[in-house]
Amino acid sequence: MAPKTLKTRDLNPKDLNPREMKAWRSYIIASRRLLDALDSDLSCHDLSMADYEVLSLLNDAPERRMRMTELADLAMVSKSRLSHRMKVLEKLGWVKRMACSQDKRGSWAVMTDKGIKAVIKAAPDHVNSVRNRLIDHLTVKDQEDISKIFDRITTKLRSQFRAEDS
Amino acid sequence: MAPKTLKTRDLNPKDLNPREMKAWRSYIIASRRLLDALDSDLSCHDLSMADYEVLSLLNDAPERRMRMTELADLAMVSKSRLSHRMKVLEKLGWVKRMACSQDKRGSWAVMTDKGIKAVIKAAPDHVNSVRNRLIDHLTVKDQEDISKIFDRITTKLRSQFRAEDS
DNA sequence: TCTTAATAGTTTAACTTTCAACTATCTTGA
DNA sequence: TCAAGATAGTTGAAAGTTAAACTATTAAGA
Repeated sequence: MAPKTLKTRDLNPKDLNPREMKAWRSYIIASRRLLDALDSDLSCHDLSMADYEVLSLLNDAPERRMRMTELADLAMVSKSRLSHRMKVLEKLGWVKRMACSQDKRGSWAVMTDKGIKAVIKAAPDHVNSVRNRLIDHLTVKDQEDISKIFDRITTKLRSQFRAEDS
Repeated sequence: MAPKTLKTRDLNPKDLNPREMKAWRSYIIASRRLLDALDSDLSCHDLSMADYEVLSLLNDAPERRMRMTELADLAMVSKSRLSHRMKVLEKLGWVKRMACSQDKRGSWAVMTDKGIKAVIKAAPDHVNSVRNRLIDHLTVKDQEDISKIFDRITTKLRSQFRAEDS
């Protein structure tokens, strides 16, 4: 006997079972909230998580500079997006771009002193934010589990990406 | 003796220890990739995760309709954003808006037959996507751990939100 | 060497999201 | 009953993001 209304969850024969569904929902809901909270915690420094990541990578790079493509890859944003953000960060005086003599197509993204100050100012607050919003609510065991699980997911996603890409 | 260069990770006295840092990095990197993959898997149905969530919530609601504010809350998007998306989804013919007789300020977001077809078409692919990208790489124990951990995070975030809000 | 393909990065336009302002209606309490 | 404030939802402008086209340069192979 067919059910009166067909719900989204009834549509698929290979549906998630309740335990799987619960894991997925718990993960996605918490993650949405968490990322929102982290972004909002950074907003008082006029930074988004993505911009913070860019500046932080740059700050930790040798000579505090990095080629655009490498920076985009590490920050996991498109080259186009990085280019747009750099324009904004440059206008704020936090980074500058310098010609690359080895490869005349390329350019270096370079941190300015003002940019260094901005990261130094934001970093402790951001770390505290990660603590307060996430880390402090995890046991040591939780932390180890999360590392293991999500490293595995990253590995799988990377190999799927390679497979699809070729 | 001061270090020669001050890295981002050196700036904070209450820094994350290596295990905490590892958990955070593993989580955030995997999540970025995962959400990208899930979104890209949906793109062949002309849907983003956010739009899918809206349509799916609507599809599962009584009479396949919901008040805008409730829908925005459940989908975890701003009312403004929902309003803009509804305009797009309405143009696609997937939803329509109807006046609310009980409260003349309000309006119902209502699924159309075309919208129902669109979700029914997208749902199995999305579920498979969640499987292939995440669930199938988790043991039963992992799933249970994730549910527990992220439910806890959501609870904490909610109570922090309430505390900050008031 | 030449010519073709690949790479580095930017730009434009279309689209999406955010933020604040706004209209309209409802609720509350004097 | 009526003024003041709260709530529902939309709007317009600014800011952010994406996708594709584009320039300039380098690399690779006949």
